[in-house]
Amino acid sequence: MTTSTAAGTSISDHAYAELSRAIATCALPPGAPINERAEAARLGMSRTPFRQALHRLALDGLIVAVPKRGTYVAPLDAGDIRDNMVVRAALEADMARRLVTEGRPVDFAKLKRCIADQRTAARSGDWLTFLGLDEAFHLAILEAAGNPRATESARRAWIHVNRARYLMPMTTRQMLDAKRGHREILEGLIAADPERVQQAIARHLGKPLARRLEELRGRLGAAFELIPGQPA
Amino acid sequence: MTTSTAAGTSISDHAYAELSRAIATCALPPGAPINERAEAARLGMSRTPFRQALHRLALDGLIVAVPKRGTYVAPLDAGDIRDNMVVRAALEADMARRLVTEGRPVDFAKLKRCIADQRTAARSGDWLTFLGLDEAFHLAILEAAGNPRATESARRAWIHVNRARYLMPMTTRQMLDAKRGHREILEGLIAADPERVQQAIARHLGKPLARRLEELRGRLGAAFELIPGQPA
DNA sequence: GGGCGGACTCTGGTATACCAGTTGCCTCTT
DNA sequence: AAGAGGCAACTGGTATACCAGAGTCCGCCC
Repeated sequence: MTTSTAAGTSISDHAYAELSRAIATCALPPGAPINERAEAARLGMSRTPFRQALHRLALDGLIVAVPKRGTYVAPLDAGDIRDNMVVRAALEADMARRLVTEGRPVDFAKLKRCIADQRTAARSGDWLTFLGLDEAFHLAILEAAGNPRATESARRAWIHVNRARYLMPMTTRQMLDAKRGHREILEGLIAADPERVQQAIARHLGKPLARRLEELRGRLGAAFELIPGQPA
Repeated sequence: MTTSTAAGTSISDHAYAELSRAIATCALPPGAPINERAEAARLGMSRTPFRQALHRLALDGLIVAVPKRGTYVAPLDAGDIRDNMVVRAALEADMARRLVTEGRPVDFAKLKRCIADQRTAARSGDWLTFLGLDEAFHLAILEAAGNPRATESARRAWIHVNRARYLMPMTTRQMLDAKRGHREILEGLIAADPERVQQAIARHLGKPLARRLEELRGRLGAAFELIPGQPA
């Protein structure tokens, strides 16, 4: 989740990074209220730069600001999550395909190591670590493609999906399934077979998560509800 | 270019819409300075909401704010434009494919009418009108796919490409070529052939523009330069 | 005792004041 | 007359003050 912000690190970027991470990992769960004045003071800044960060988060769809009422972490929306999954899958599949057709260099060792670590995390049931390694694996592929715009768009889309994942512990079996998906992608990259890579990513990012989303919806209905008092 | 902003129309949205359109159509050409105080006053608002709009434009990569120096319309960057073209093509191709595989309804008559209008514009050499009709055609396909997130991501990416196009008059031949590309896409949609649609879009959005980009770079080198005084 | 009304408090949105660099022009010097 | 130094007027970034509407809670009235 390390945002690759441009060089210019203004003071509001700090707030954005902090809040973005907290929301993505559900440290700030969906629906949680955010008090502008209090949070800005806690971060040692004025409302102005803090509000810039909030504005950016609102554009990302991660928070909802209701005038005269309050600002809240955006509730989960199954349809929106699905849409974002589609965006992410389309971008990453295309990037990976180009990665191969354009013959860009890939750090295979790094990817292999990442998968090995995932195996360890899966066996020990450490799903939080696994999620981090999963992100790292996909991010490595995106960055290898050398298209910062695509990476940024994919990241933006993926935050919404991730939020749901952090609310939904993975079983060892699910982790091992995901790891296998990664291995298939890696093998496609090593074989330098564009179609195979594209298919592998589409498979990996497509159905499994869609199924688990329905499961989550059943288990965590509350997180899908809107801000109290807001119309449907 | 009608941004599908959410219901909440705050005062800063007006500034964003106005500036976004001006920059996209190069009414504000690359490198043009933007005076916060003066522009905010002209639009009848304070600096605060105007700066919100500027911040958003900066995130879109359409402007560059240099502390203590000034704010400028972002210069063109051939590499960035290419990256954005790739993003747009990947998203639109995938959306169009899903449009077919998911059997979503498409307003064929509207698309046909759009192409007919493009033919008229092309014959009369009215390339500005043609560009508008071109946008409308692609937007109609994206919106038919029913994935607002993808539409928004594609729009964001496309703005950068469009900016270059508005600096580069199209010849009648180029317009007719583009129109033919649209017809091929439409025929793929009517035939409900996902692969054909995907290929048609990839062809249409891929090479022709890349070639013209090199041409533009030669003709309008100045627009590719950075803000005066900024390091390379 | 239950229902209703008004005032108080809190919110996000907006306007304004302040700050510290940067730039360019103007003056003074050689 | 040419160059260097400094001052003044801008800039974007930040902090603060103000606004109007929504919620809430306490007290009054029926």
